[in-house]
Amino acid sequence: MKLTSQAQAFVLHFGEMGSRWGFNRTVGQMFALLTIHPEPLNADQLAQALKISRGNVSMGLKELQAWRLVELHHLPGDRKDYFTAAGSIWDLARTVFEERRKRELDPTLTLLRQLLLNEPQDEQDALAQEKMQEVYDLLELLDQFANTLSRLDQRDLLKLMRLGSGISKLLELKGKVKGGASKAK
Amino acid sequence: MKLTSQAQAFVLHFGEMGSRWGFNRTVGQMFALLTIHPEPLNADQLAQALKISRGNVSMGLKELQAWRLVELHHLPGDRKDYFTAAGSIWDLARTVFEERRKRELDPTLTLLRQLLLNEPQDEQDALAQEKMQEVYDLLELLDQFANTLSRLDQRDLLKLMRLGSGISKLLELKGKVKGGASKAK
DNA sequence: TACAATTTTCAGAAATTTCTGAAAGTTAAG
DNA sequence: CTTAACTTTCAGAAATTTCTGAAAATTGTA
Repeated sequence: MKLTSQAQAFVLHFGEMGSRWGFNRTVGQMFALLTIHPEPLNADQLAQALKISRGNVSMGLKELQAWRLVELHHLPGDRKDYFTAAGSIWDLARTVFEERRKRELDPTLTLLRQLLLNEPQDEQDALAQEKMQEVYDLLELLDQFANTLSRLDQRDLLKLMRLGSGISKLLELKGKVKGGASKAK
Repeated sequence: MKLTSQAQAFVLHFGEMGSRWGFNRTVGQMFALLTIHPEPLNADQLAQALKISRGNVSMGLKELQAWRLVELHHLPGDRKDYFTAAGSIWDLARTVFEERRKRELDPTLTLLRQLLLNEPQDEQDALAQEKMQEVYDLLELLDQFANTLSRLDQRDLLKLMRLGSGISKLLELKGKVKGGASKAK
């Protein structure tokens, strides 16, 4: 397990970016390495390639499993656990997207729902609640939209993402053509 | 500056979530407080309300300004700097979205562009580069899409986000009606 | 069951991030 | 220019997160 300088740079960068993407440096590195490495890797190989402790690898793999980003494999005649990235790049991106939606939106939605149940006690409270309601409505919409996007199949997702400013035109079209798709069929 | 228990809970939660959203606890708290508080607040008021040091407030405000999330105001006859959240909830969300796109995607795109310029030295390198190209293509597309979304005006954005599974139908419609919007006009 | 291979756990160490508060810097007003 | 009001800076302290490595737990095999 020697990394080419290419792979090295890729892996180190994903380590740096890790924290911005929701995991820590070594988890980011492990994910990157499993993503570009065509063969399954076991914990010792990961530890050796990334120069981190065996225990750290174990914790990192646990985390990557919680994110559903890795897959466990077994090689015949070998008792070690081997891991690969779970699916294609698109699959991985989708999974990261879904997990982040869960972690970044759901807790806040839950809290806001609770807070909005309370009767405001005074003027200041009422104003604050108005804002909270706005925040809630927006995050709720965003959450649903994110959900919709992650359910789209890859063809539609590609189509949508490639529309560019054509989106406006399509939305306009929707308004004009009454009945939407049924008419077009 | 006394916070109602509602506001308190909201502010503390945004503090906790802060790290997931790209800033630290106190920056998250400051942002939350400025968002629900109708009046501009000065640094001393923030420090007092959040029970943090004056220096920390100064650093936090600097960060919020870097994110373009706060606006500076001056009250007549008062030399202190007063801050409010920069715009409506939608404005704020859009800004956070844009800033995060910049911070989470751009550095990686830059690195991948560089790495992909190198000629692969061997088989392993070539395979790794294929993967990197896939990652690049996906992130590039995502980046452009995020850009498109943040340029949409609020009406279109709302329309789009409310489509739900209707998105597929609309995309299908696009395929059927040749010429897109121009036809519908 | 016994054992060796492997993985997981977790207390403490190390690294990193955040925070404080005093000092330095800036700015407006007289 | 001087002063007072205010803001920023930043070295070190505190808090938090991450990492290590040895011990405990688990698992497959004979």
